[in-house]
Amino acid sequence: MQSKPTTIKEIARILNISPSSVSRGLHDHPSIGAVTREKIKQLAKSLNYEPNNAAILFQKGKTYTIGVILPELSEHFFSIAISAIEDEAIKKNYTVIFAQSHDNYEQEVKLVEKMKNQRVDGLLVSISKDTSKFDHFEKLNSFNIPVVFFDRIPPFKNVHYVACSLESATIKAVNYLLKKGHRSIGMINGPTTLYASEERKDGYMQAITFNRLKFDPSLVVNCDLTEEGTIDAANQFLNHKRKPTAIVAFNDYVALFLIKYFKKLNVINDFDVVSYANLPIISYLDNSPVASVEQYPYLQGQKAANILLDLIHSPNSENQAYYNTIVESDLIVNEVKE
Amino acid sequence: MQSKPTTIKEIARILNISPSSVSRGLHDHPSIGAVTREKIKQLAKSLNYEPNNAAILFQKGKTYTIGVILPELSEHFFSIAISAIEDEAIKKNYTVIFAQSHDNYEQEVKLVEKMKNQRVDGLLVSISKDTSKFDHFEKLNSFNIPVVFFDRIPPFKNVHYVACSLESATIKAVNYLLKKGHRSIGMINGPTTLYASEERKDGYMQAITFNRLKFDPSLVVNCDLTEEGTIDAANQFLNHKRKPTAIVAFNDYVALFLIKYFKKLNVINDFDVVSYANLPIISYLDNSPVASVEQYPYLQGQKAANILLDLIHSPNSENQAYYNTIVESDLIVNEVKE
DNA sequence: AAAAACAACGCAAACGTTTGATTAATTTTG
DNA sequence: CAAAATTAATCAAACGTTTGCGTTGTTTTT
Repeated sequence: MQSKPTTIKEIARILNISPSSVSRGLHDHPSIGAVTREKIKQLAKSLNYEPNNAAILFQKGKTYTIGVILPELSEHFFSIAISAIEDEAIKKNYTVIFAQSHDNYEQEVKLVEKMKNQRVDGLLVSISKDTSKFDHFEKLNSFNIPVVFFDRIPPFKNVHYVACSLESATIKAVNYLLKKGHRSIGMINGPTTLYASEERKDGYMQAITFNRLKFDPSLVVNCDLTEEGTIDAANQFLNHKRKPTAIVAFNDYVALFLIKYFKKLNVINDFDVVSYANLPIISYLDNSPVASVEQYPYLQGQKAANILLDLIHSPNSENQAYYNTIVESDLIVNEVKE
Repeated sequence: MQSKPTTIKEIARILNISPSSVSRGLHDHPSIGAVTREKIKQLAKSLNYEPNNAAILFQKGKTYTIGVILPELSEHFFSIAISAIEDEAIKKNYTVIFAQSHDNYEQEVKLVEKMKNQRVDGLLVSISKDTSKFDHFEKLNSFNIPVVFFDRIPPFKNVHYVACSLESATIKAVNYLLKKGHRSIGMINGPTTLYASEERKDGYMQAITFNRLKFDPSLVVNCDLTEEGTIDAANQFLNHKRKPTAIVAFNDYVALFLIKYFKKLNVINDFDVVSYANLPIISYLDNSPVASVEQYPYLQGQKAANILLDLIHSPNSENQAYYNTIVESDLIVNEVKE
């Protein structure tokens, strides 16, 4: 049995009043008498009336939808972040639609376009690895669609963003290793194209020089973040004239490859590894990193979502002020397991 | 500068033709002359015309949107599955909206309602842990919104679903352990309310009896899947008169708790653990499960999405036939690490 | 040369809801 | 008691697009 959803019109017809009165009645508009209002509400309830969202959205030109574009939903960090975003959105009665760029610039451009066509009220974006142009986002300005970047953000300030300061996190990490007595610390960094690589390197250098040590560029090696790349980097350290005793890995995946390789070579005990958290259970490893930089994906998602909702609700004045929110990351030292 | 998006009307006005012609021109309708068509397309392009989706959706009563309701997006299994769903949806030009039940029945009911109001063209659902009534889904029938369940499915056949046969997977797992020489095998099962628990138990029993062994009910203990519950279960095994030498854990989380506990007690080497895969890197653990039941979340998501899209496109005839798709799960034996 | 077919386009309604302007009925005020 | 104010409801337009049907004017068929 094919039931057509009840409409305002139908309620109006049955009650012999106009659709506008029904609409106003349902919205507690003052110009509708109490008796009529109640009759309307009762009938609406008994007929299981549900507003036709598509019609409302169309009428209002608002969709109560926020779009999320991120590189890979299956990455733990992003799955947590978007989970937070959805939690926040639903509180304010917004719906979340999302799409994955799969770290592809062209795909990202297409998705931004698609989101715009879908008339999202705002956009949350974590940019793809090979995004270096940002016109596709700037276009959204003229359509008054606010954008908030999170985690993977563009390298300039005149946008809204939420991110961790990887620089300060790296300082903490290196300081920790220095305090543990390490004097030669290696870093497996990402590709130079990544802003995140720059931040890590800066943090590394600052911590080293602040502690009046000499910065040795050959101890910071760039890596494509694959298992092979990691092994190459590891070999450079193993053959280094000042063989490091501790290593800062770009992320948990790199750390995993590294630990695996070191275990194979049976040199795992010669190194303390510090990493940036991606994998929820890495601390369960037997030779897990001694410390981990926690980037609080849930918090980042939450803040980004709230900022976006703020922007959506704020009068579309010239927002000269950009939200540049930094979520402090913490160095989580792995307790020794009993 | 606030640009209002270009509309068909505007194009029509400029070209001095009717909106309907513009619409038809843009859609390559045969009754529009080639010259006019090209003029329309050119102007549309130069004005950056983008169809107003909200209007189209409203007009057509279709949203080209599929809804996904799942318990926890941050769970690895689901993040992979929804990632697959999005990948399939975007191929067919559908958009995905999603929401999390957080394993709460009431929330799930609300979300189904919300999705219906959003007029999704179809729904993909993995049901919450404490869902035992299914009226909220049946209601969708009368609105002609097809539903495909995946992974966590209702315990009856007259719905569309995609799932793994945990029963056959469990048989494989227990057989593997039996072949390895184990004669007393414990199982940490989930709550009895879960269909998945029943399946595991059935598989366990079948494998045991097929191998002409006696089924000992006290070797299958139910557990609330928390760390404490797991420890309780472990203790039951440790004190068992026929102390098992192998254990089938309900999932990787349980396996993790179990291994942690066994390591603490220094009895880890007395047990072979088999688990059901949730955690991507569990095999990197030093005392990782000897084998893992892989449930292919990507494949499940993919199949579920395609079935749903099929149903959406199929004439809304009486679909007497229900898709009951079983994705064969495999027992992945962890290679010995060099 | 009339009838039929066709090509190219316009007209207008429809989808469901909201909202500013308007009207009619009732009540309050000086 | 007439004028003003209040209350309760209606009217009609609007949002952008699609689509069945009707209307031209031109070409083809008999």
